[in-house]
Amino acid sequence: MTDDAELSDLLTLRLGYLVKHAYLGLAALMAQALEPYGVHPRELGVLSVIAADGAERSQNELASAVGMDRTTMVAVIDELESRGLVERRRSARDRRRNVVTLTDVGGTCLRDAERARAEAESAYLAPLDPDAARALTEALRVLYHAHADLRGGHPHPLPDAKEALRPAPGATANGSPAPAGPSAGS
Amino acid sequence: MTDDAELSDLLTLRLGYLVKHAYLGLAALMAQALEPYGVHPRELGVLSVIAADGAERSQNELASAVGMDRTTMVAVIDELESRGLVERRRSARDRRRNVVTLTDVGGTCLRDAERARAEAESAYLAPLDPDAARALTEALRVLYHAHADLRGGHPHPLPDAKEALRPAPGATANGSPAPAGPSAGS
DNA sequence: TATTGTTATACTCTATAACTATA
DNA sequence: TATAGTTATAGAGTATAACAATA
Repeated sequence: MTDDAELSDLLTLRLGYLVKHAYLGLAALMAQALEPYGVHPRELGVLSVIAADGAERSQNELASAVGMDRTTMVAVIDELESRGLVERRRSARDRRRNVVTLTDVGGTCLRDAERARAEAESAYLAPLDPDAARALTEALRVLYHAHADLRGGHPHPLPDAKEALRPAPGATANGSPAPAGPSAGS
Repeated sequence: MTDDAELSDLLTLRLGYLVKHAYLGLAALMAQALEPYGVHPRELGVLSVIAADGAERSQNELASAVGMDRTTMVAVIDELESRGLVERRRSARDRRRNVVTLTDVGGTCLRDAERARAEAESAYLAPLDPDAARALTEALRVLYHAHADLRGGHPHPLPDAKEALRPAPGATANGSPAPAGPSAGS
């Protein structure tokens, strides 16, 4: 029926195969790029969300914002806290909540790791001409929003900063940057 | 710094996040679409490779062709064989090799499941206009081939059909189809 | 000595259930 | 009663090491 050359490309015709290996390849590249900074891709995503938000978020809110389970978030925060990148403290208004804030070290780590992430993404997209790269990311973004149902509406929502306490008086005085380019998160 | 709306879209700017969720979403959709046929996406990929190849392949060759470990392939073939979709038999020329062939039932299952796969892919890409969908798949294909190093050269190769015995005289008399569209495999 | 299939094992990621302390 | 954090547990998916049969 088909010769070897065609057989070799057979799976390349499958969207699922391509998407899976795009994911695996980028994840591997990203993990490697972030290794010098001691953070895993999903940890960087969490740091970014903490830094980008003016309000002080609980673990629960962070979890749903990043699209991970709250039980998984416990381990992630444990790890980040043990490395001194974030701090956990009980909310005064609702003692059930753990408010997570970035430390100075965490802010520096975030900034450096974000740069590495952006570079890794650029390297990954390098084989494509700029138009193709833009078309790819835009298509992925459209599909992401169109297929929210496949995620069970998981990520995003993020409740309206009700308990917004502002970046906390003097507790978290660090110049945490607002990440710019696209990259690997959760 | 940023309000909630921007925060919600923060991760959407990350390529890794988008690719990961594209993978998860499509995988979920595909698993659901194939469920009526009793095959998992990766099993369908294996069935396709078996059917598309004129030569009779060993488990080892199938594994590397699909990009999975040979120990994983054992379990996959176990499962497919227990459902009567494929047959395993020792090669006469090299008694170490297990030659895997499709049964009639397997051929029928493959044909039906392939149709379901193509439909699921279409549904997944539906939010995009045809040009954008084409651009997406083409970009993924370029990246796949460009970043073979990130996979450790895993998939493809598939040795030159040395032990090709032809579709086996009367053993595997089924009208197995050659899959057409793009879809989910390994 | 190298290779194929196999088994057992382990590791990652993630989700579920249940407990506690608060509300 | 409901929610946040936590813990323990279990399930995918996959990779590594070792073994038997064969080359």
